[in-house]
Amino acid sequence: MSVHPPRPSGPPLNALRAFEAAARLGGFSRAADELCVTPGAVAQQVKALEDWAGVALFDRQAQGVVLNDMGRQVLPLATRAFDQVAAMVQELRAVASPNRLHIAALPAVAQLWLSPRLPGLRRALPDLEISVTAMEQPPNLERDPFDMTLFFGDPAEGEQIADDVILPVCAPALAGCLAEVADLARLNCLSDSAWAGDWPLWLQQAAGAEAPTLRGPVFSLYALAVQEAVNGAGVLMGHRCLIERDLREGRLVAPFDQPVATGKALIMQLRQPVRTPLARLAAALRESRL
Amino acid sequence: MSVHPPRPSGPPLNALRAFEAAARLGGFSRAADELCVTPGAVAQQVKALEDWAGVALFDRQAQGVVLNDMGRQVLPLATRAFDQVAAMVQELRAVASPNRLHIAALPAVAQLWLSPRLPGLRRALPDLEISVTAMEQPPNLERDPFDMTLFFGDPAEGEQIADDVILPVCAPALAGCLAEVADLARLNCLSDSAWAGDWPLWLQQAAGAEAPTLRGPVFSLYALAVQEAVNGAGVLMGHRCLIERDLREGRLVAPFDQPVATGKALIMQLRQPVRTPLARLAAALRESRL
DNA sequence: GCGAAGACCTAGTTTTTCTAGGCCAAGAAT
DNA sequence: ATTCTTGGCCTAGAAAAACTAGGTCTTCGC
Repeated sequence: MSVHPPRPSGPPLNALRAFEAAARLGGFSRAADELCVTPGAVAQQVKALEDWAGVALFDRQAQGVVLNDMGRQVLPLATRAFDQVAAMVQELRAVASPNRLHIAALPAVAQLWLSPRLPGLRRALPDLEISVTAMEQPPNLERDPFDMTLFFGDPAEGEQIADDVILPVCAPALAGCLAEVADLARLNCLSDSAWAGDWPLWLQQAAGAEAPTLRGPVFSLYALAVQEAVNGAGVLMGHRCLIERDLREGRLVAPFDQPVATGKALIMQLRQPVRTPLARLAAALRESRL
Repeated sequence: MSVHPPRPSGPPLNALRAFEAAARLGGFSRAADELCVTPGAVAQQVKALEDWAGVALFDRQAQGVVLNDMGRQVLPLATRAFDQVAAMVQELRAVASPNRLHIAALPAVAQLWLSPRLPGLRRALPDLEISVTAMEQPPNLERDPFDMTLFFGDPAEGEQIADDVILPVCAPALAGCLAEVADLARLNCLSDSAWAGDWPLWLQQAAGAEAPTLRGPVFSLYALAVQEAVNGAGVLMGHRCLIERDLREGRLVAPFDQPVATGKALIMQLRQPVRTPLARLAAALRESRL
């Protein structure tokens, strides 16, 4: 009598994934966003799971859903489970094409720091196939298909590539108009929407309380702001590691010699385990100079 | 620019599951068995995964498939991942219906040890809904939907409920024919196909080298063999903890007073974490007497 | 009171998954 | 040596699952 009784099979995996995403992100719409489906699809999957379990996992409220007790108890395990699944997928990716490396970087870093180094990199590592994706938020290396991240953050979070120092810069033609900090009030002060705090921080550190009120265009892309500064459109709060070349080659100058450290740094993180191709890329980037 | 680039989505989860099962069990057919689908379905899922990764994970050979290097590298992560997924599902089950408990037991244990105790158990724990499934092999509590297992095994594997002691037993009417061990050769010696080693072990321990050759019917269900012994069909190698009541109530007697320990024991394992309902069931079983 | 968010429902469509049945290769058995 | 058995592959069609679309409802914030 070795009749293996047909095991009562578990719930559909996709329903579990939908639940996990919805619970972690706190809403069906956000989950739908992450999973690239419509919110209705997520609602259905979650409902299917709740039907399977015979119990509700979310409290439905008018302005969204919130996890109930049951849901709160399973969420940690669910997240661990899908972390593991994602780790397996990444491992599979890495094993299947070990020479294909994917870097995630802040748009500004991708365009201003990484992009100039890429040609040399590809020359030094011709056998590696390097892709770059720009994004605002650092991805989770355990989950997302990236091998390396380059973002600004706390120096403790990873390997520090450069410290983050800011200082006003502008086209050489404009430098003459800037004798002292107060002159800034008479010029356009370019800024990046993601780094809105840069000007106030610098003014506070460099000029003390006597900070002039500033005005000027706001860009959503730092590289664009840099280009505008080169074009003479105004004074930009420059992040030194991103405009090294423009400074060295004279397209930009720093009218005030008062750099201010932001306390952050350009951080590199590597996907674990680090295999040879990734280690080579990381080494090449560490040593890269412009 | 907060355009989250549509993440390159991973492979279908079901394909990963098919791969994991096939790799762990070493064959598409066995995986199909476990997943309750046809082997063709598993083959397709695995192929889909290999296509996604762009690389083969199995070597196809005429007498089956074997993992190749790539597959071997991802299998550990895959197994961990699906262990976690299963753990989450079990947690969900347990949280959703905490009073529904499912015991997995060896068929002999289910029928001869557990079954007589169940009425008392249900009386003592009326709020618990106790199910029992008989199976030959202990299930993996991390993966399969059981809360408790009752199997014979090494005492170190779990909590020992009873030690496993064997001794020949028969109907009282037959006992007169058995004055010494050698008399066994003249009677039917009932045995269970899953415990073929019992007679040889006992003979060796109890009778030394002078073990007579035995003959008799073989049963695939131990409870059936016990019933036949009660009916006077022959001498059965009895596991004491399974036939306590028959001995006490005189339906069976032990003609030789030479019990032999098999070195195994009746072992109880509990699914972690142990919640109140399961703890109550375990306590009730520990204290249960016939 | 009105618009925006967020979720639900249902019907219908699209995609995925599964089965069935035939085929093939290589060991094992006769 | 021939036949049988095992285990996998393939394809077409069927079945099941998942998704979308569009309409509705409720509550919050203005």
